[in-house]
Amino acid sequence: MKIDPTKNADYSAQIAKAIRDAIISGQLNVNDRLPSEAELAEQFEVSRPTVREALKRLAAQSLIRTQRGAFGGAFINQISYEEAHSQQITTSTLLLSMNDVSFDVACEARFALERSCAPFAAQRRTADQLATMRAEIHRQTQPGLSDEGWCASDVTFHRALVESAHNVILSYQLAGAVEAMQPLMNMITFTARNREKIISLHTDIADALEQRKQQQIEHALLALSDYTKNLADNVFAAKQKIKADIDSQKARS
Amino acid sequence: MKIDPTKNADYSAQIAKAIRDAIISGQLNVNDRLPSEAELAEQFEVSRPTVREALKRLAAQSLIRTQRGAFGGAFINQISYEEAHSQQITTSTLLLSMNDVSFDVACEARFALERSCAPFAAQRRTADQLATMRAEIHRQTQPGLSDEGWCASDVTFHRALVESAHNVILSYQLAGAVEAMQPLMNMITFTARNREKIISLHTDIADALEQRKQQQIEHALLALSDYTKNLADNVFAAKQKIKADIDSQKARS
DNA sequence: GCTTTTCTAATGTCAGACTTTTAATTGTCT
DNA sequence: AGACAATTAAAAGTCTGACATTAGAAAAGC
Repeated sequence: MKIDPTKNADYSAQIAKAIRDAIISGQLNVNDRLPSEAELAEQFEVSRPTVREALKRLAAQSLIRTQRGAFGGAFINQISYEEAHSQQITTSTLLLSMNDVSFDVACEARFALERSCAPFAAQRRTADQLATMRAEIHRQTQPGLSDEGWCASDVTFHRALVESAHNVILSYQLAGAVEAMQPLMNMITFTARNREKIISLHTDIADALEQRKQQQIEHALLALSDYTKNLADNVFAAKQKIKADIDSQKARS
Repeated sequence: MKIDPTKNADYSAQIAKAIRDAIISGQLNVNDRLPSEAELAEQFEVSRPTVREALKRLAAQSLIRTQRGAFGGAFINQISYEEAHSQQITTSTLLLSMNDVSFDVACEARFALERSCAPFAAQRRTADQLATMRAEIHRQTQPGLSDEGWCASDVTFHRALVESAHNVILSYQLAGAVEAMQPLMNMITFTARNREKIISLHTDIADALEQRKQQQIEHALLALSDYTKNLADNVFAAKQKIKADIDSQKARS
């Protein structure tokens, strides 16, 4: 494990890269222990704080975990679905919020990805997952449900659909895509009328899943995508109008 | 921006979390400058090395970038598709390699996700993207092509297909899924016979795309998925057999 | 044999100094 | 006045050396 002296990056970045490469290439295996910070400092010919900065970089990516005390140290971490998932969400959410992606594009991508689980969901769905979806639909019909409650229920509903494909990789990817979209979705306020329509589409999905009709699942998801896009367009248009009204009012006074 | 004293994590982790939350919640905007390390140390009542460890954690996630010199400091980084993409690949690749995901499951997920771009690709593909795909197919027919060259060409081909959907979010997600699978795909050695079959399926895809036939694109991708799975099963079975032969030979001697 | 104490090797944290980089400012010359 | 060069200051990057805290291992005591 050697650092690349040609690059002019920080030592800590170079060291982190060297260790990261060693992990990815399989030279270091899960639960292997790295040398102590003092030993690493000696090996790389830098001071301990510099090594520590490198290790913190790796810890931020869940590549290592550290344990204090005698016989402690830094260990190669077996990254879990949960960790990978939460990292993916952080990254995707920021990507969306920082690059003013249009709602239409994001919405299209989200439902397109979700549709990819339809064939497997139709084949493999269990009664359990169907029950979860029905329960969420029922929750969504409650009149007192808050906006946050509505959104949370929506996520749970779609997660159950994704899970019913029984493919962990697909679940990981799709759950990330669905949840990363959530902050954008939260910008839409759902009126009672909107909710009614969405509930009806959710029911279509659940019915199709129950009867194991792949095409109908895809069709309902497409309809949901279109409806959501439309809803967003109206919300944004209304916001624009309010803004324009305020501006013209200012101009008059 | 305050740290949460209830948690018993490291100061550097707490401080990183506090700043990360401030970024995600929008309290800090792109290109905003954080206070200098010395000022942060004062604010959080810790030493400068501790602050630096926190900042390195954020830098590892591309949340901040740092600049040396007067008027330098740590700035909120506008995360680019490229950065987000490379992070996603690192995470997904490790997730796959560390959790012994079966090839079948990964392969199924990969092609299912790719199929989700089919309707948009059929509508929006440009002559340029089609030409790229044809060119890669041609490269794949060259007899002298190395295994690495073959895999690289395969990635380029599928990337062009994904790009032809003209949806940046979909591109980002799908390119990640395709590339994360690559290390697993590289475990399969492709014989001339295998390549011939795959080239024929690639041609099917290109033809379908040219004629803007969504269904046929999806069908060809499904066939490619099945064929790849089959191929992998045979490769693994052969490896098992070789292993068994060696074992029995050992037992005899 | 079991529990308690002590030991020790690690990470976590700190203080202070020095080095290097970089952009703004000031000064000088044409 | 404008272009170029020297100065300056602020900030990250690095190092040294120390101390605090933790937790497993080994030794001591019952």
